[in-house]
Amino acid sequence: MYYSKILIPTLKESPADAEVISHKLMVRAGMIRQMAAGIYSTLPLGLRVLKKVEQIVREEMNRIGGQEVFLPSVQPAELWEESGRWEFYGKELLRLKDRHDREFCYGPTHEEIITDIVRRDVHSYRQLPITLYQIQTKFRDEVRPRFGIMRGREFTMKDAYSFHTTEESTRETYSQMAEAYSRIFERCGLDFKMVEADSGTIGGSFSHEFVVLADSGEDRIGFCDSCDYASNLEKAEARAAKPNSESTSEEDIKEVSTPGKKSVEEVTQFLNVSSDKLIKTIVFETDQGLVAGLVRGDREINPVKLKNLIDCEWLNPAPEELITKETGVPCGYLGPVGTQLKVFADTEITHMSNGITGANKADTHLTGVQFGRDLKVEKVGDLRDINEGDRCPKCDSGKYKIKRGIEVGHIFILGAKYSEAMKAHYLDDQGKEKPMIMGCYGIGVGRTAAAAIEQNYDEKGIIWPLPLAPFQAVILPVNFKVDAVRSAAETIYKTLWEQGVETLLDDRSDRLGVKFKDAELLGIPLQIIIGPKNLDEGKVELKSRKTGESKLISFPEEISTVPEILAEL
RNA sequence: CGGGACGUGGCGCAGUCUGGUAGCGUACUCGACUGGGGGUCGAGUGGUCGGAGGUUCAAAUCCUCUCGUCCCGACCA
Repeated sequence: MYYSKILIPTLKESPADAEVISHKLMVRAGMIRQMAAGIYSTLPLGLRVLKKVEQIVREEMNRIGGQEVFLPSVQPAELWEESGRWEFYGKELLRLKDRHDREFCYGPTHEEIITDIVRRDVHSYRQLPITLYQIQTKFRDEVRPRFGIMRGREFTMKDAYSFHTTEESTRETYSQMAEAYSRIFERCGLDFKMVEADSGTIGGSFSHEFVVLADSGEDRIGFCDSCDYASNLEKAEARAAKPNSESTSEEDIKEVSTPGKKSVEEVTQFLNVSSDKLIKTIVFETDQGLVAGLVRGDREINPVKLKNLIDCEWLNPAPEELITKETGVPCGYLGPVGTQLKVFADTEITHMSNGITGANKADTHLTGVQFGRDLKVEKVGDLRDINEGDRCPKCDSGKYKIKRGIEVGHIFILGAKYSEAMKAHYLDDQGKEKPMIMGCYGIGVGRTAAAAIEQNYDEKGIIWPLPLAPFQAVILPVNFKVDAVRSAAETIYKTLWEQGVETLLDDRSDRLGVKFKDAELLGIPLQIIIGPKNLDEGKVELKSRKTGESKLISFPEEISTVPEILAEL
């Protein structure tokens, strides 16, 4: 590819509305252009990168027996009504009507479609298991798209679905997927972790995320510095609390006046106690009404854990007015003792003695609260957020580390949720009809490319890992008008392509400085600089984008070694 | 959906408070020189100032409405 013939509109300055590095650099490098909030056009250079990711994904999906399909992006409403998600998905689902006023949506995901395909055409246990996947444009009308292509509304995703007769078979494919995903992100040259994850609204019992470590990431993950336990923070288990060994005498429950003291901080200061003596009461609104969650004063409650402990459909922090209206207690003085709310407690609460909590009455708290004696709770479980340095729940020597990351892949075991709702049944070897067991597995293609940038850049621009680079090498003639330089450049260009090295030849009339700046911005791993002086001595210069190191090789003899040199970069 | 900010050539910005012929940098075009790190000089192209309405002799500037985009929060396979 000659630089003058390919559209790579680079910019010296980033657009004002780009915030994260990958967004800025992708725009500056002429890979993408924004069309609307969360909607982007992909230009030639950007597309070359996406195709690289897609190809790696395809190879690994095929390797574990996945079959590629291509499903419609516009989907009929009926299927979504069948699964119940037409109602449930809400505003994030982009709904459309055709000229006959029939309802459709632009697919945010494809469980309904794939389940429909399989129920029509797969009827026997002999045809199972089967894994189908596609690489498709999806649309989710996010409340707030941001971070460029990392969290757009329209995006490219690989989604795979597997169908099975048994849970064991599903787990088998699930673990093959996990391995395939690990290979994919390894091949992309990314530093990532596979972490346990909450399965969210998609349902299902078992799920892992693949998270590329980057400070700009939206996800936070906790992992053990000693064993291999790793989890999304919203699920990261707290180590089981041990009973307090120091024997304290149980005090009687007692009201104390705490006028105007609402927050944990205010109360602890006022009563001169440490915050771990407090029992914090946080109220949530759920489909089962208002509920209260209890954690120690020095902890934060984890809503995802609470939701799972309650086993409710949805859960939101309750607005103050609602709490006051329902309980008659002003905010800040709520407590679990004698409340009519359903109460769920963190395990640590059970080991507290002489706790302090709101008295369900204005300007008053209770002291000397004993779990067994004074508190009635629906259920006890792990409800608190973990902190950096907390002991690992799985091993005895490890401590939690917390890092940020970008979720690039997510795998789920769905169970029979969709197959039951949509009657995707098969006949087993006894001739009995049963619902299929399903798994589903996604990878954000554009997000993976963006994550690669978040992890590989410097002040000059992108530094592509070789497998994702739009070109592996760029030839920079010092002056393309000089015949010797020009013909050497063209010879090298031809030779490299013949050797399978995707090479860009910067044939523009600009000065070398300009070409360097662009080559660096685009992040092409290897620069081949051809100058008249070196050429006179039968040499050309190779320069690594990543290290900035350069060396001379003899021309034309050593040009054939470029593929090896690339492999070592 | 709550809070905040911003819309002026492709990109980055000034001008708005205090109304009076739309500007700067960069990019782009042409010419000359230059040719190992965004080079120099000269000559050019390109903007209904997001849109609609209003006030005024006169609106990028003041008023009203509207659309768009971004940030923080809530939300999120």
